[in-house]
Amino acid sequence: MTKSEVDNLDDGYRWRKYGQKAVKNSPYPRSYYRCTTAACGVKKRVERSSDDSSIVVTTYEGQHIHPSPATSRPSLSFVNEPTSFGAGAFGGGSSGSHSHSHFVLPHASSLSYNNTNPTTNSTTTPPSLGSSGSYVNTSSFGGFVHDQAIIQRGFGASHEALLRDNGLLQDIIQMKKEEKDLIKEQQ
DNA sequence: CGAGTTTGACCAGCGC
DNA sequence: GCGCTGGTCAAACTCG
Repeated sequence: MTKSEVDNLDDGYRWRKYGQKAVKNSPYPRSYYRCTTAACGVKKRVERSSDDSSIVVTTYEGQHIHPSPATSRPSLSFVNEPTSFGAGAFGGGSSGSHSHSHFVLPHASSLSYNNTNPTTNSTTTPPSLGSSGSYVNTSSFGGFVHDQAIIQRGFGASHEALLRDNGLLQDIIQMKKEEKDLIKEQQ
């Protein structure tokens, strides 16, 4: 669950869109993407939240069996940290890709979100990271979880972490805050 | 010219 | 069986 103006979030991997469908109960279409790397069957679905059109809900399915192409990009070389690639629950080096235009909403980690039953997937497939089983989980990115912690801290008591961590991020959060204040006033 | 996007058609699962 | 819905296919198209 990320807040972004664009649907196609750069998560460090290259995706090929293979379909788009209008979804029931949502005015926004859902887009279907596949990883362009041969033999990597990772898919993702991208849709906008019907509640808040600025929120993009991305659902990943499967695990990347290759390093992120972003690691070859000098501008994104920070992605090539052994910990970020190795520690990602799945998706490999997905961390770092969320540093510019989008971020995990502060409440995302406290919600069960759309993961109706994550453990079901875990039980049907071997839990080891090396398994080829597919499972759906949108909140277990190593990097995302990291940022969630930062954002939650920032919202809870101190904004310093945000200021230090990401200027644009802070701008967006500030915008959101002002937006909420405005809504409050109108009410 | 290759890679990626668009979009209508097709298919499978599900509820009635 | 039928209709609805979500997911995928594939031809046409765009873009660099």
